Amino acid sequence: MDKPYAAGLAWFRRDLRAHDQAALHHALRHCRQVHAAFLFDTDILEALPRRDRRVEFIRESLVQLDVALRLLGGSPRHGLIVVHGRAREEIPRLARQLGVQAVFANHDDEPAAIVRDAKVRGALADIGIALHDGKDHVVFGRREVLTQAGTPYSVFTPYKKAWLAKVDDFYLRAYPIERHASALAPRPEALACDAPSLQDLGFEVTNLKDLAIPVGTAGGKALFDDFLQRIDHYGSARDFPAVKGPSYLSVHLRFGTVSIRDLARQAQALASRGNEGAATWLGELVWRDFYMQVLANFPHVADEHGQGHSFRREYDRVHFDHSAKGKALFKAWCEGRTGYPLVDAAMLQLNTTGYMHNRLRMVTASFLCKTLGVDWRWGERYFAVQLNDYDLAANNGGWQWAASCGTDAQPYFRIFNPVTQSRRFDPEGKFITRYLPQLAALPPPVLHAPWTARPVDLEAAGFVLGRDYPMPVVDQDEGRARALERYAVVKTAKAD
DNA sequence: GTGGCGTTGAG
DNA sequence: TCAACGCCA
Repeated sequence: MDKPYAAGLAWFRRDLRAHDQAALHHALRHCRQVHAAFLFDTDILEALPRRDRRVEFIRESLVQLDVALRLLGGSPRHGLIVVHGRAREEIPRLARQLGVQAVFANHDDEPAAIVRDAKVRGALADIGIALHDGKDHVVFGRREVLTQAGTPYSVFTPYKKAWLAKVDDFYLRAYPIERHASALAPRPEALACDAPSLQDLGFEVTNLKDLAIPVGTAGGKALFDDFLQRIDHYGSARDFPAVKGPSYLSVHLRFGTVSIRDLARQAQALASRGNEGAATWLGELVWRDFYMQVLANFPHVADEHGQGHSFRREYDRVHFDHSAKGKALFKAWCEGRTGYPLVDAAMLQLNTTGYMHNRLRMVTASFLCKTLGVDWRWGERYFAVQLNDYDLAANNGGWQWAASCGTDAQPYFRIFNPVTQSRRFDPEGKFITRYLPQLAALPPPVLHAPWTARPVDLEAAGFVLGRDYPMPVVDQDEGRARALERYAVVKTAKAD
């Protein structure tokens, strides 16, 4: 094939793998010489806490990406170029330095990424270099799955039906890399250096290693192999936070250290042979595509800072508690001291590991914006800082679902009862006591609601409410009643 | 010349 | 999955 470009740059962002990678594939197909680079973007890094597991995850994953590229290129000189700075300055500078005619990247539909890419595209155009971007992170994105009327879906179930009807082997095929790898170019001597250390980037080491979170493509593969052993039981195991039910691949999907096509292809193959667990899990991957296309097609749900409007605009009229009292309740929620054990254990899991079980994301979100009456955007923002797997589209979709203001949201009068959820999904308190060991002193029936314990039981356990564990910050029934009042405005607002 | 087969690209 | 293409019997 005639290649239009003598030299090109594959710009890695949230796709840190050297197999089944669309931008790398397109670069190799269209350029005789291909360089590969990752940018530590100071516009993103500056806003992060100095201890951030995600920065460490990325750094460790880049080491593996570097090795993979050297193997593909066939020499130690074919490593990844790593730069540090602002995208709109560093990418054009690097492109010029390398003498490329085109830069290849994968679509990123987050508002800040859209702004960044527009600026980079403009700066590259000024020096006569093209920016090509395409789909990689999803099976179907943007406007690929549409209703009969040609509009994007805003309800999940028909979206999923259309998704499953459209998907076939072609859409789940890997973008071939190896076949074209001879186009990989050795790295200029001036740009040869190891990935910067966390210290170089201005960050500190986190507890990522202590948590034994597997990183990079090796970690992603190990987790997927492990998950395939128990995928049959996914449907029944996934709701219980004390059980190893989930795949734990979300962080790898976030940073592209696994390929969505790989995962979906294998899930689809198992599902088509009657594996119900695989079918349920494939549905979760469809949810991911769903929320990505919601963000792409309804950008009012999130602005550049990840703080957006309700998908259903009339819900922006719900008045949340922005007072000092609301702020205090929010702080108690963040710190895991609401007095509701399942909520608090979940928040402690988030704070100490950067992960939270999906069922608990629903429970804690509902508790914050319904029972406590705190603005769902505050919770969204907190999750954005804490979650290793934070993805704007999924996080925003989940919060708007919990707050009843999103696509396909639960009705506003559906309010989770954290005690009922606790009894149902952590009956013996196994998850709760992992993070709140002091509650192990209480018998399981009252462990879910310590304030209901009889004084004689507390005394027998040597347990003092308010000392060993907080009293509830609000009464669930009162919080529920206030939420119904708060949300009542949408009934009158619907007309306009 | 043509039909059968394997390879490739498309996203 | 489907279509296009090159190769060769």
